Amino acid sequence: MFVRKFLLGRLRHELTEDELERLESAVNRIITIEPRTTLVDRGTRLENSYYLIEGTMLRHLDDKRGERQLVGVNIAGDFVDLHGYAMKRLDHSVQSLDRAKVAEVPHIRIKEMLSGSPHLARLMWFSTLLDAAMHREWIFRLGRLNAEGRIAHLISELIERLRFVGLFDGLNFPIPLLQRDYAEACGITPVHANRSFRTLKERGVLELDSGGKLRILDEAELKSLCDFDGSYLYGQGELQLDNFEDLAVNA
Amino acid sequence: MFVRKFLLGRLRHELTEDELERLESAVNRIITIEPRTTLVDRGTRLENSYYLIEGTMLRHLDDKRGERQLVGVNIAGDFVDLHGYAMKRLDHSVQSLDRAKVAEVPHIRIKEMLSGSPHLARLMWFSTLLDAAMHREWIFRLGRLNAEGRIAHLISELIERLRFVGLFDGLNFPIPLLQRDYAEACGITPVHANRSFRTLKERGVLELDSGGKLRILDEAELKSLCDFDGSYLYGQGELQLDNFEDLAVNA
DNA sequence: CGCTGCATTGAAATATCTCAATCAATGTGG
DNA sequence: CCACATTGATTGAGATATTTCAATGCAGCG
Repeated sequence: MFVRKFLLGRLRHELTEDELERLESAVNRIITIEPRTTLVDRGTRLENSYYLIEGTMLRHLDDKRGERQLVGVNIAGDFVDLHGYAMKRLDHSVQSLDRAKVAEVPHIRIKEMLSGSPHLARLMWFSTLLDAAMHREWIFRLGRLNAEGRIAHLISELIERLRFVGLFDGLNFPIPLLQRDYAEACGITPVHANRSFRTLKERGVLELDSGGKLRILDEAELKSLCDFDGSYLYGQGELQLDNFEDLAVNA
Repeated sequence: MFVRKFLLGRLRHELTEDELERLESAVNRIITIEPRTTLVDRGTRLENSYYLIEGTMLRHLDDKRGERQLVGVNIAGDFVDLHGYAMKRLDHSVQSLDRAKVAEVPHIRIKEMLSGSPHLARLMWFSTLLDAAMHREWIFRLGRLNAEGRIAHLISELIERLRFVGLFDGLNFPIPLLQRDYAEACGITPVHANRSFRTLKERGVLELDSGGKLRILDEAELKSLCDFDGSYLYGQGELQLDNFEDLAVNA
C-alpha cells in the first residue's frame, strides 16, 4: 500500500486503515516518469495533484534567463503539488530527478476525501504546512549560511526526511542529486559547489561521486557544520504534532 | 470591521457578511503591541493565533549566534501564525516592527469556525498557502538575486501586498523597516544594505531616510531591476484563485 | 550637553563568480 | 573494437560581490 508513507514519522497516531484506503482509492492512475521530465509546469491549469510513490522530484522557479532556483525536493510519501488543489495553478514547476513513480489524484477525488473525512482534510492541510516550514528553513539556509553550510544543511534535511520514511541506511544517500542540482538549491554556481564538496570530502564528512552517488561518512559532523536542528520537520522530536488529534474540524 | 482586510484583493468573491461576522466574533480581544516586541516565541505552546489589524510584524528564525533571518513580513489583514493552529508550536518567532494592533483568536474558536463554515476553512487553508508561495519567492530572491535585486524584490512584493489592502499611496511606503531589517530579510550585512540603498537612490528609484521612511520614486524601474513578477501573490492577475469557489469541502 | 541608535564611509579581507580549459566516464555509430 | 560526442566533474586565474572592522556622522532625546 504505497500511501503508507504519507506523513510517516510525523504523526502521533498513524493513519487508520480506512483513511489509507480512502487515500489510495482516490488515485486515478500510477505514472512512471523518466528522469529530468517536467510533471507540472508553472502557470498551467491543474486538475490533478501528484503523490510521489518512488523516486525524487524537484520543485523550482526559473528566472528570466532560465536559471533555476530549487525551492523544494520531494521524496516518496510527499505530495508534490497538493497546494495546486486550492490554487489551481502552480507558481513553480515540478520535475523528476530520477525515474519516478507518481500517483495521480484528481482534484475531484480530493474534494470528496476532504468532505468525507475531516481528519484526512486536516492532515492534508498539515502536509502543506510542513512544506511551508521547510521553505522557511531554506530561506534561513540561503540567508545565513555559506556555501559549505548550505550544502550540509540541505543534505541534513534530506537525511532526516528519508529516515521518516525508512529510506536511509546510514551511509548511502539515495537521492542522486548532481553538483549542478546542489548548486541550484543552494544559490551558488556549480563550480563553487564542486569546491565546497571537495572541502567536505577533505573533512571526511562525505563523498560525492559522479552521477550523484553520495556517501555520508560523518553525519554528526555534517550537522554540526551547519548547526542543523531538525525540529522544523515536526518529527517525533521536540516540536511535534502533539494535540493535532484534538483539532477535529467537525469534532 | 477590521477583518475586512483578510485576503482582500485575493478572492474573486469577497467574504460574505456572515463570514466576516463569524471571523470577527471569533476574536477574543484586541491587543496593542509596542514596537520591537515579541508576540510569539519559537517553540512555545500556542493556544491562540493572531490576526494583524494594524502595523507590521516580522517573522524570523535565529541562528546559534543570535543572528536573525527574516522569513516573512506581515501587514494588516494577515494572520501572522495561523499555521500555529495546526502545529501548536511555531518553528519561528514573531515580533512587531512598529506599534501594532492584533486580534487574538483562540484556537478553540478557529476550530468552531472551521466546522461551522467549510468556506472559511478553505480560505484559511488558502491563506497559509499564500504564505508558502511567498516563502518560495523569498528563496528565489536569496538564491538568484544580488543584494540590490533582493532589496528591490522585497520592496516590490510589499508594495503589491499593501495595494491589495489599500495601504499604499504610490509614494510613501508605510512599513518602517530599518536598513538592519532589510539586511536581515535579504541575507546581507547592514553595511552592504546601506551601500545598496545608496545605489538605488543614485538610480533615482527610491529614497530611504533615517527611521525607515521610504519613498518610492520609480516603481517601474524598481521592479525591472529585479524582474519582479507578482503573480505568486495570487492577486487579480494572471494566476488567480479562479475556481476556488468550486472547491467546497462539503459542497 | 552628551547619550544613544542608526546611518555612512573607507580600506582590507574573504567568498563567490566567471571564463576557459581539461579530465573522466559513458554511450553511440561505424 | 575504435573514434567520437556527450555529460558531468575538476582545476586555475582573475574579476567581482560581499563581509569585516573600525571610525565618523547625525539626529532625537532626556
